[in-house]
Amino acid sequence: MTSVDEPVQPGGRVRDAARTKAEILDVATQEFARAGYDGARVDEIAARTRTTKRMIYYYFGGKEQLFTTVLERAYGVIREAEQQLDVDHLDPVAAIRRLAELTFDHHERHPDFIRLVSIENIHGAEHIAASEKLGRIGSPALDVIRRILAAGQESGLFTADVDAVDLHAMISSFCFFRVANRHTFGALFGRDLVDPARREHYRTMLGDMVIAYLTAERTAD
Amino acid sequence: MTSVDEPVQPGGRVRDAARTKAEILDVATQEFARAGYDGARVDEIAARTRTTKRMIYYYFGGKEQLFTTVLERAYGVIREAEQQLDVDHLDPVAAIRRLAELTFDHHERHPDFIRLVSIENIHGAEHIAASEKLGRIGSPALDVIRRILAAGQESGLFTADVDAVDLHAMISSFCFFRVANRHTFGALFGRDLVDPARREHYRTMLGDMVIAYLTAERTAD
DNA sequence: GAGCTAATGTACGAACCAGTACGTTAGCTA
DNA sequence: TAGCTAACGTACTGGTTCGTACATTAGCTC
Repeated sequence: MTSVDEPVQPGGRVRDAARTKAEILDVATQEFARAGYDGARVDEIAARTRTTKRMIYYYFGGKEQLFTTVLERAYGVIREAEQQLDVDHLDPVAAIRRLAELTFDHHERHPDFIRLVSIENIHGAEHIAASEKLGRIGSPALDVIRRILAAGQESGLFTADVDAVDLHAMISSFCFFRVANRHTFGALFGRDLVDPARREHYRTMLGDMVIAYLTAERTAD
Repeated sequence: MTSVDEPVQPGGRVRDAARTKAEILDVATQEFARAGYDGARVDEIAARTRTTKRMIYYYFGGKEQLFTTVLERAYGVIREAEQQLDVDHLDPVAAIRRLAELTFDHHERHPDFIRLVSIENIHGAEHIAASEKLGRIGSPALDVIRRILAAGQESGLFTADVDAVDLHAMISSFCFFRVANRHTFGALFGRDLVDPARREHYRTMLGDMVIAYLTAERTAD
């Protein structure tokens, strides 16, 4: 998550736009994820940076645009992970499982991302709408799902009537809920969904669920 | 959602604690759901009430306790809906499907509730922790699931190794995601998950998914 | 109908917070 | 090395926002 972690290099640059911007983004990501958009404090972000509030406005224009940039970067990370995915050598069942597990793992490893998405939804996705970058990008995961689905349906292995977008929603919902609603769920039902001891259980459960759905015997109608 | 909708009764009471409290709670629910905890404005809530800000502090103590009370009421509504559920006369498959559909319908009909839960999770469920009422209550849905699951597993119909809490999480995650992440999902993938035209499709999809998972043929291991 | 209290309204304060005016300097370039 | 500009810091402001001190009244009780 942290892209700035080099210690202050003694002989290094004192002024470095790229590093200052990156540092602001790192801290802003944490602060927005911690407290929500309105709960986040620009002063707090500045204080936890080696620079000042002035620089936030210098580089990003304002709180709103800063949040948008934070979102863009967070979505960029998951997009990258999805691009790494290579399932062309796997059979459809294994391929879907692999994809589901990648999503599962990414959500688990990036709770800040989940929180940012929750926050953005509270605000009606207005920052995504305002971002050219986020509007343009598709989802590598969708392309992968499309190909797997086509192969599975052609071979008659997959019987379900879903398209890639719906299947993506199904997989994401489980992964997202587990992390996003961890606190209320834990408080109300006394079970920590992100307990490492139960991690494999849920990871398997997700794959089983998706595969069962895709391959279930269906009565013709 | 709105529990105060009687027009101002000409001969009615001018001072009515119960009604004032209820009206504040109605408006507060909307305002918190609209803008999040920190985005919500106490002045705005007061302005949209027939009373003043003074009363919010008089009855609820402060913004924090107001939000807690709003949460308590929102959870109370879904608890009530779950209590209405009677599936004892149904076979396990039909019973699970009915329960899933109830959850689906409730989430769809109460987007404010979903938003409040999202917001509460951003804040680490600290208000639930602070509420005696919310800590005490269990979930009627869980009891129902437990009974259905026991019946289904005993008859050998259900093969999956899940307990009630996990199954509840599975069902909730799909219903929750569809409403909570509607905006970002729509903006990124161009599909409105809450489009009425697709409602039946997703409602069926949820049931199919859960049943397929529960009844899937499994290789002994 | 006198008196009491829960219920209500007004006006204000003090802290907070996003954003900016103004001034300074590092480090590149010619 | 002079000069220029991108990069940076300080100090402040204007508006906002939670919360409250103080004043008032409706309506019940005896």
